[in-house]
Amino acid sequence: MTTLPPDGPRRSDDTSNLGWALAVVLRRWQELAEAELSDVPHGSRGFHVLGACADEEAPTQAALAARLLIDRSVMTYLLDDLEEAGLVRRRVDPGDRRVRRVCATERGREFLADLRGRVARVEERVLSSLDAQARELFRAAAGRAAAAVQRAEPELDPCAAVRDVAGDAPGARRGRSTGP
Amino acid sequence: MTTLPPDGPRRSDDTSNLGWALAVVLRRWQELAEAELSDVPHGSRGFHVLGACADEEAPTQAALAARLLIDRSVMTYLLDDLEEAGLVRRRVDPGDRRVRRVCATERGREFLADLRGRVARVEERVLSSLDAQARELFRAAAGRAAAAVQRAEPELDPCAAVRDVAGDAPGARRGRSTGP
DNA sequence: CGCAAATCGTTTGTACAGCAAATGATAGTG
DNA sequence: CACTATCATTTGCTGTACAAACGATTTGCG
Repeated sequence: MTTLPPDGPRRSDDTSNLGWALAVVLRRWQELAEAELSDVPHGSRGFHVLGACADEEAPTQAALAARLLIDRSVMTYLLDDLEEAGLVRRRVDPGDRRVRRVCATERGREFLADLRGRVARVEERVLSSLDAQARELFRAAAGRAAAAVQRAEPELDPCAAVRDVAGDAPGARRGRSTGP
Repeated sequence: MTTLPPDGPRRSDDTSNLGWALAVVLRRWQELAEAELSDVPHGSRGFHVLGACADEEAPTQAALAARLLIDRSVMTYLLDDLEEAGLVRRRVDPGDRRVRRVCATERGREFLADLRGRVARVEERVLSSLDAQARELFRAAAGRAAAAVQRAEPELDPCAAVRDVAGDAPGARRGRSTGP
């Protein structure tokens, strides 16, 4: 009766479904990661922030926000909770007292080492369908693309001629402003 | 001007930053896609839904939600707006009058073809830092991983055994051993 | 047959994240 | 010293996720 067509991603050869694939994989990653990181103040976000604090040398909150693509206002209360949990510490930079530099506490570093083990297991599971070689290629490609995106983020590129269509849209989307 | 530290993903060899890389790339994709799809009712989500309606044979709303990992309640008003824009149409299935089957209208299909061109350009830009070979590898890996995730998802609705899992991939096993 | 359970879609309510704008503190500049 | 810029915080609004309740309908069991 209801013979459903073969289910899978029939458009895997199409060039316009990268966003879908990324969204699916990322959602799966988050789903598993949130379950595994339930004891971290803000789950996977808190994990990323903590990791950035431990790797970088006492980054400012703005640097953290730019690196993790998190809004500044979100970063504020995100750090509030991490600090309350004793994982990071905010200190006013004596050289520029406007900025707060965030560093991981000793306890935060120990905790982070544990968390990274859990997350590594999660990622193995997310990529379990890829053989070892494809897995590494995927990791490397994602890392390279992400690094390039971060480099391209600060100044939005010159090819912005297509942006900002006139408001004839039925979707009533808020137009993205071209900058600050 | 503050001298940025050697910025990139300094932990690219670490195994626990896949989530960060995926999040960054996906966010970039969405940022550009939303700008390009401002005339689609719900931006990139509307685009994905429309694409799924056009590819599949009149899927039910539940099937759409499962495929795109969108909540059912969200799918409702998402389809409301797509239908209001004349891109899709909901019809009660005469065989089971509980379900609504969604199909793309002719106008929806024409529109979709245009949108896919725009999205393809966006993706070229997102992956502009990768050479052609790495780009295709990344696409293929993401597609494979996403397909596997969808196959592993049915934990959400275990009763939906109606799907014929015609396994074209080796990892087509269900039944996840390690529970949450 | 008739009633209870299950399913699908919708509605409602809550919580959280993103975004923009305003505010306060501080630094740099003319 | 006055003026502007930057950083962090706060506030308000919007969109999404998630859970629960609901009506309509199908299915299953006595």
